[in-house]
Amino acid sequence: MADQYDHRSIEKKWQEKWKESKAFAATDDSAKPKTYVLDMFPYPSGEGLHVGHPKGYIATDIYSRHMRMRGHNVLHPMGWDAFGLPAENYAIKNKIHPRVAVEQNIANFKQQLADIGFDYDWSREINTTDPAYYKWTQWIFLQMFKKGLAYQSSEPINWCPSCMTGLANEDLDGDVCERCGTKVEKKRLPQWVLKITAYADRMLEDLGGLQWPEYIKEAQRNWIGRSEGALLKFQITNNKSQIEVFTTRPDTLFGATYIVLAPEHPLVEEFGNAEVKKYVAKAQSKTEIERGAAKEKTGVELKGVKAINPATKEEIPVFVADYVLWGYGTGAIMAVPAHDERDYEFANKFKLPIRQVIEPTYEQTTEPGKIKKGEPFDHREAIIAIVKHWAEDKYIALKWKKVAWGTFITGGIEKGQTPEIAARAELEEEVGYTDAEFIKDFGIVHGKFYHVPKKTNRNAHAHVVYFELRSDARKPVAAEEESIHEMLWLTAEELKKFLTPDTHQHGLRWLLGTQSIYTGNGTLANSGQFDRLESEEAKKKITEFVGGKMTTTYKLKDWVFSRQRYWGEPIPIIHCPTDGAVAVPEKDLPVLLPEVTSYEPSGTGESPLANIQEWVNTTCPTCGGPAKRETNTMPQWAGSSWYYLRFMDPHNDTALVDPKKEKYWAPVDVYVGGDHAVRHLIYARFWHKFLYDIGAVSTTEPFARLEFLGFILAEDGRKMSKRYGNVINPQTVVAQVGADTFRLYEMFMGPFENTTAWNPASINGVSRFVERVWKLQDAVQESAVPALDTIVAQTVKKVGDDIEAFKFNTAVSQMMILLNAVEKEKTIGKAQWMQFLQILNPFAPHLAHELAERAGFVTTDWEQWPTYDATKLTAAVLSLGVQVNGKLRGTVELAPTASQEEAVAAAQANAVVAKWLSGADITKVVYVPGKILSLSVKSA
RNA sequence: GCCGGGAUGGCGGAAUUGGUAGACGCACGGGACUCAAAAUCCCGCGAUGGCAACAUCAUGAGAGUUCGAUUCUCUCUCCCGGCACCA
Repeated sequence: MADQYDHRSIEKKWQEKWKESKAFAATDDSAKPKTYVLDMFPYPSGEGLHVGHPKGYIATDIYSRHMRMRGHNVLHPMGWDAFGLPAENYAIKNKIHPRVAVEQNIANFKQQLADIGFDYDWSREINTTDPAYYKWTQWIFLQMFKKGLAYQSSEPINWCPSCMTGLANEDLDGDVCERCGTKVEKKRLPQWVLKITAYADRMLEDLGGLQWPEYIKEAQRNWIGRSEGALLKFQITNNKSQIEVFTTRPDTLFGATYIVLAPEHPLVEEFGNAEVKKYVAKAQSKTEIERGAAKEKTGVELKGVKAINPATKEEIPVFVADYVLWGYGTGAIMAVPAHDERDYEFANKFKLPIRQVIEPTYEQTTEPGKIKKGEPFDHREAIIAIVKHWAEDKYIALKWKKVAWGTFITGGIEKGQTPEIAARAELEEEVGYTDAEFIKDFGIVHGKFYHVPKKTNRNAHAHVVYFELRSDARKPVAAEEESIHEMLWLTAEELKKFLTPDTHQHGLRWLLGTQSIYTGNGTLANSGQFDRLESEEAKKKITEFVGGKMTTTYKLKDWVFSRQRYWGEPIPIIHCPTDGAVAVPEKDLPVLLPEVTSYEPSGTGESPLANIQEWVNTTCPTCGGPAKRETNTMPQWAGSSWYYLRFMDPHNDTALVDPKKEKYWAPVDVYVGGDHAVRHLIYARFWHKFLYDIGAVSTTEPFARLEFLGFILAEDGRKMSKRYGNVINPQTVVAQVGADTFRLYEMFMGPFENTTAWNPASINGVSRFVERVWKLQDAVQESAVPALDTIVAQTVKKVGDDIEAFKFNTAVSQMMILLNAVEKEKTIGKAQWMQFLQILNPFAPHLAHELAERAGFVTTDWEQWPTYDATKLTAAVLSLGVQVNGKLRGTVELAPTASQEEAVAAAQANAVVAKWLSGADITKVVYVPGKILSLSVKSA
């Protein structure tokens, strides 16, 4: 009998062995294929790790151990992202120097990680606050400075009065500081800014080739916020200057009936009277969020100024309103109330003219009538007649007999006819009614579809006209007409479901008054020579016509990169009275963060470094005269924007990474993490692309595949937090149930990407699994057990596939299924046992190693990924479901190789199936070997 | 409002080139062992009816395609995430 499983001593034993043998060190010059597996490195906070943090680390540990077993040279490193506000705030609060606090916290984190038995290559450990590391963070900044991508600006920035520092847009949660929840203010401060917008297009384009979760890619696209449009100039009547607007809809220019400027627009100050100035002052006291939350549009006219619509040459008024944002586009818009919701709302309030210039246009995208691509269109003037019953609230509808269509009365307009006359003719011809009163012409709607009988693409320009019958007076209808469609009387509700073409649905909404203003692309009207052009084409032509230019804008803003705080990388710039901002020579890097006793923020908008005279005062590298150092520091995101490169070559003193090593290891094959990811990923991709452009790295993207993890909540369903007192320390759990049980449990909780609550009761399940596997070593026999062949092969395949796909929960489940099968057989062959331990090893390495050693397996043998016999994946006899008329009526034991005749015979021999077959003829047999036998019967 | 993802037993969740829904685990119920308890082992466990054999219903709701739908199509409801007066 095996002794009791003592996880404490066994885990300690193997962790020490791995440490001594440097089992997980990656080599840089291996002939093996490489795999780079990376965790988002942690911020070593004072709170330490809770059980949620290691979830991703367990996954990468399993993945990398498994890849190593498959013969890969695996890089799986760990490091510390230790600069930034939280570490500094923690230090201030606990009256301890940030450097000391960081050291203590790292030591704590490392011990917590060690207990779980991870395979990190600690010889490559990095720390962003280490001068040997941040030397290269500063170096990257200097390269950007030299290329003009790091520049100084004094635009107003977000200022957190509590953290006493400027923040980037990305650091905000709405209009509050994401760190402390304080509402941010706008403050004008000299800032260093990185030109991330120069990379916006490339960051967008390259997303396509990445193996990332769709929602992360989508978040990146949202954040970049690219939009294509045109810049158009409007001349001002009493002045030589012009107003430039950005619009995505230059095709609506003929409908632009006024101009709106953002309150911050320079012309506002130039022309504004007292009333305008009052409005501007009020608008500026509000944050952008408050402006957005306003229920009603506000604004004020800029009296005495008119603009000229360059298309219509009309003079139009100019307004100031805070629904136009200074930070986007040109801070000025042309307002087209007929085709924009916001402009429409504003125009209604201020009684401004609304001019329709786009007519709705629909394309049929489904059969019948789906447009044939590439074929030309014929154009036809047409009518859609809505005809109301003489007494009831019902309308004439036509149900088409040859195609599955439902429509109103519809037809063409002959030469010389008005829409009304054409509609009356169709009414009489198609359904015979003669006593109709014309009520209204709603307008034109365009429908593009494939005309099936005429075999051509057609664009029908249909007037939607409305009639009410006065009586049921009716002429006979030709038989030919009756064969085409059937007439129905339907209510508006019924029509909503009945009408097939979008154009007819649009007409119905006009009738009911539920059609709001049309904001889609369409066909131009009231636009001079551009009438009947479609939006896409008109955009270019109208822009050209008025001398504007097509352009692209982004929501993404350049990255505000200065922080007025102590605990960050000093920005390596020297300000010289004669030479301006000068780069610190590369040989002088790193610019060390000075040791100080007081590092609290000054709050004046100046960094605490500004007070250290002996550090600030220096000489200009260019002219040698007296000069001052830049005193702002970099944001927390700086160090984490390139750390994955440093792991490839962590001790290099002459380059950020040796090109040979970079070429071997790049890119990161699997990157695993959660939280904060949109920003980190945008910044890292930006820096990476820059480094690619200057030849420092060889790939255009840093992370080929990204796996995002779901968090672990506390038992109470809330986030784990000191505040709620619901934090569970992994060390406590490991001490109780062992590292392997802990690892298996976190992987078995559910899909990796799901957020799930911690459930101690569920740990029992995996704990039992570990105990039962341990006991199995007594059941091992020399010869293989044939009854286990199939399940062993299936398990080896599935566990391997599942690890690759990050489906760890089903991998664990499959191993449990194998265990159940072995216990049922009461024994397992030695070779089969080895395979079991091989696939278990990445999940429960301590247990697997101990059992392998006790079984006498040789390391070089068992520490590789097992192969399986593909011919054994399918059992010789399977249970096959038998359906009769689509319902399962029984199962039969059958070889998957059996013929249809054999299958039907077996089914007929089954008593329950036979009952359902008796007295009936089999009319159809569908047999999918190994899957299903489906019989259709009809009673005789 | 727009975009992305989702909804399956008491619970976490399985099952997708459409093929026996509920794997695996937890919890729960019954039994064995024990003086007793824990641990362990065995049996049961979607709902309804039935002693049972079995039947009917069931994967958010409703339609459709199909021999067959958790899986595909359409409409709708709700939940999570991102963006949001972005012109």
